[in-house]
Amino acid sequence: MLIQIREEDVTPVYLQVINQVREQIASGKLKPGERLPSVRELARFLDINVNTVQKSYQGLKQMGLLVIRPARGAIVSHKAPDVLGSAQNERLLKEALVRVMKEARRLGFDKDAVLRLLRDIEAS
Amino acid sequence: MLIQIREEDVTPVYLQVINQVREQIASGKLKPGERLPSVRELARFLDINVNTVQKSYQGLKQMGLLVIRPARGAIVSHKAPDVLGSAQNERLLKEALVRVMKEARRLGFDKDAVLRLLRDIEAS
Amino acid sequence: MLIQIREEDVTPVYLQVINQVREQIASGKLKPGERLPSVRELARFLDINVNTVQKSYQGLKQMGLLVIRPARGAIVSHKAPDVLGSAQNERLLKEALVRVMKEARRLGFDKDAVLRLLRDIEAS
Amino acid sequence: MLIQIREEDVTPVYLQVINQVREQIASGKLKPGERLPSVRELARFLDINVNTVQKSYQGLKQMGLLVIRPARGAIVSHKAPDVLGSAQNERLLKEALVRVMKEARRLGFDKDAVLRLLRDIEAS
DNA sequence: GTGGTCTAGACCACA
DNA sequence: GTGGTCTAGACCACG
Repeated sequence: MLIQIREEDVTPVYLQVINQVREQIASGKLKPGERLPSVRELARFLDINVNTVQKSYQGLKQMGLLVIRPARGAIVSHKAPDVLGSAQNERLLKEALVRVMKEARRLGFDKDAVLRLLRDIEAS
Repeated sequence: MLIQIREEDVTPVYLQVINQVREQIASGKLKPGERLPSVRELARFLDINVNTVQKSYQGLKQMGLLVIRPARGAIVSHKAPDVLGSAQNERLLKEALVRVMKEARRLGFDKDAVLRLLRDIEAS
Repeated sequence: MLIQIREEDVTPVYLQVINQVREQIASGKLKPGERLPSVRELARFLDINVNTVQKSYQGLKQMGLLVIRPARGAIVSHKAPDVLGSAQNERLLKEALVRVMKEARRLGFDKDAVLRLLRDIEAS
Repeated sequence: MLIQIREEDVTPVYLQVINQVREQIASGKLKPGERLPSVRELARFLDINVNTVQKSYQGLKQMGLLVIRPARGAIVSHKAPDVLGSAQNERLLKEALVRVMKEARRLGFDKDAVLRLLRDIEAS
C-alpha cells in the first residue's frame, strides 16, 4: 500500500490518508479482505502521529470501507465496492458539484463554460 | 445590499460575507463605483463583530474588487469586472474542477458520469 | 488654480491638496504673492470638507509655502522658492529614497537594479 | 530568526514583521522549506499579540512567501525565490520610484539630481 | 462619522 | 502543541 503525505499540501494529514486509501480501493489496488498495515506501522512509515492514522482508519470504518478488528488489524470491507458505487456517493458528488457551480457563478462563469472547462480537463 | 449569515453553515462568517458580495458584484447587483455600507454599519446589521467585517472587506480589497479609502468608505472597484472575468479566475475554477474530478474518481465515478451529473444540476 | 481630487486614490485628501499646490508653486503656475481661493471656496469647488482644506492650508503654511492672513485669505509666500530648493528638502528626498531602497532590497533588487529602473522611468 | 519591533516607528507592527521576514528570505537567511516560529512563540518573543503575528503570517502567505499548514506550522514556500524576483515586483518597485520622482519634482529636483542622491545613499 | 491597528481572551479542528 | 476564527473593546488619523 503506497501512501505519501505532501508536506506542502494544506489538506489535513488524516484526510490525505483517507483519500489515498479510498482511491486505492476504488481503483482495485486494495481488494476486499486485504489487510492494511497496523496503525503504528503506518504512522512510523509515514512519519506522522499515531493519533492521526487512528483518525483516518476510524473515518474509513465510518464510511464502511474498513473493518477494524481489535488486536487483529484492519481489512478492506467486503462491502467496500457497494459503498463506492452507492447512491449516497452520487449525492455527495452532486453536493460537491453544486459547490463548484456556486463558486463558478461567483467568478463570473455560467454552466456551459464550466462544462466546457470540465471536458478539457485531463483524466489524470 | 442584501447579505445574510447562516449560523449553521460551517463556512467562516467572513467568507460568507466575501462570497455574497462577490456574487452581487458578478451578478451586477453591485456596480463599480457603488458605495458599500461602512464596516460598523454592516457589522451592526449582521450582528457580527466589526473586525470580522473588516476582514471580509480586506479580502475583497485584496482580490481587487473593492477600493477602500480610510475615513471615506469602500466602493466597488472600477476594475472589478476585469477581475471577475479574468484568466486567473479560469485557472482557479479549473483547479476546483480538478479537485472535484479527483474526488469523483475516489467515489468510483468517471468523467462522463460527472458531466452527466453536472448537466442535471439546477442553475439555482 | 486647478486641483482635482482622485476618489480612487488612497492618499488622504488633505495631502492630495497639499501636493498639488506644492507642485503648482514649484512649476511656477502659482507665483509668490498670488492669492489662493478661500478655504470655503475651495472646499465647495472640490466638494470636500472645509476642515480638510483648512488642514491642507495649515500644512502648507507650516512648510513656509503659504502666508495665511486671517480674514484676508492666503497668499503664496515670497520665501516659497527658497523653501522649495532648500537643503531641508534634500534631506526629505533622501529619506524617501532610503525608504525605496529598503523596499527594493525586500523585493530582491540591489542598488544597481534600482538605478537602472529609475533611469528608464518617463519624466512624465 | 531575528526580528525586532521598533516602538517608535510609525509602521504598523504587523508590517514591521512582514518586512523583516521578507528581507530575511530575500537575503537567504531564511531558506525555502525552513520552518518559522509558531504564531504564539513569535508573539511571546516579540511581546506583541498573537493576532498581530497571525496577520503578518497571513500577509506573507498571500504574497506566496509562506506556506501555512494548520496544526503543522508555517514554512518558507519553495516558490519564494520566484516570487521575490518576479516581474510583478519589478512593477511594484517601478510604481514606488514613480511616486518618489513625483515627490522630487514637487520639491524642485530633476531626475539627474535624484539619480545623484540615490547613488550617494548607503547600501545599509 | 470613516477605516486601520492592536490587545486580550476565547473556542475550534487538527497533529 | 498548531493555526483559524471570532468577539469585545480600545486608540488612532482622517473627513
